[in-house]
Amino acid sequence: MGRRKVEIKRIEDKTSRQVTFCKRRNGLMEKARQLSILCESSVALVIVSSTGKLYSFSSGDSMAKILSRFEIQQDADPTTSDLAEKSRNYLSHKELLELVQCKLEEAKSDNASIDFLKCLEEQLKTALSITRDMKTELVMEFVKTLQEKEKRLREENQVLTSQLSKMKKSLETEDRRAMSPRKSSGKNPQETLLLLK
Amino acid sequence: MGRRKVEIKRIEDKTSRQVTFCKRRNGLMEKARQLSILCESSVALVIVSSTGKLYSFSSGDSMAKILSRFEIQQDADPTTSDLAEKSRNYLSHKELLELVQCKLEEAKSDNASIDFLKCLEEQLKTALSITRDMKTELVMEFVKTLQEKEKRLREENQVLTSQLSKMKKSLETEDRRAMSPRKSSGKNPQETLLLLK
DNA sequence: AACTATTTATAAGA
DNA sequence: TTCTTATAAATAGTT
Repeated sequence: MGRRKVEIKRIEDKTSRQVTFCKRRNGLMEKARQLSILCESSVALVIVSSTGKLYSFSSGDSMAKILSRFEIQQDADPTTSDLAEKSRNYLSHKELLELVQCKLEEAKSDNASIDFLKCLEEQLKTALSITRDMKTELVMEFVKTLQEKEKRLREENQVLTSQLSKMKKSLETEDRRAMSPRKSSGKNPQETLLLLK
Repeated sequence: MGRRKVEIKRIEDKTSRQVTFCKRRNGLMEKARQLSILCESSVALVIVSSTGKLYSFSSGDSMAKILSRFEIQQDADPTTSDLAEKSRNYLSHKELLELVQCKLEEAKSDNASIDFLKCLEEQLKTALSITRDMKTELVMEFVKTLQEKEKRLREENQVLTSQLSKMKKSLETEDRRAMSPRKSSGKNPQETLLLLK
């Protein structure tokens, strides 16, 4: 729809491409808006020019808000590997989910981004719950078991040690009294205990 | 562009709205495709009808592929709380990230969905790395420590037990030989060991 | 789902 | 750039 028919292939002339981009981008945005209103449907549209500039339309405007929030996030230095700093610069899982949830509540009419984000949210939630359920909780259970084991072993050890020291004491007393020779393991109890410190 | 000019407001007649939706949706998709080709830009478009049906276009087609995968995911019964089943029906964190990464590699020219997904990916990665770093790895370290402790305690215990049994044996031998009275803890070693089983 | 009268979008030119 | 205008394309209402 212009002075002549154009083939749908990359426009080689840079200026012409730029002009066409501007015109068609506006046209596309307007069409998206019209569709969402006329047919009460939800439309989310993201366009990035070849120069990297980002344009978006969404029938609510939660998409734009989320995108703008993400852009702010991206400004944070991505090269840092410091955990504390990362925690400050990025949303936590919980915050991310809450943000999405909040946008969902905020713009019930914006079904396109909702549907899209809902998928992501569900994925996140499920992935998280699975990770939590299968990893953290299992590991935590394992830790609990290990801690109980440790406690039992410590108690057992304490009893054994006290038993040994009492025996040793009683033997020494007897030794001094009777001076009788006795069988030995080659290591006396004192040595054994020192090795285990 | 029709028999008469239409006002941009919700079409009240359901049939007419349905027909217009279909026509304009196709038009919008085609326009999006053309823009992405003519101006080598990236376009991602998601449309959801009022009946909830989802349509999408993306200039690579990573978006569509991801969405279609999400749709398959959504078919899974969301009410199930069975972990094993969830694991089968949903992508793991790792798979989710790998899918996004893969799509990013696959369609370098598709900047719209890339930019959008990159934000999400970064959020996910960071959230994950924080969770992993702060929770799993710390817990894993803790488990390692506990396991080492357990090993040491077991070894110590074994040595103590063997030491005790040898002592007891030697004492009994002596008892039979000398018949001399000795101090006692009130519980003999045999009893103590049984209590700890 | 096809047709077609019209409107709308836009390519090229000013 | 922005405006103009000829023409292509989209689509509203009809069949």
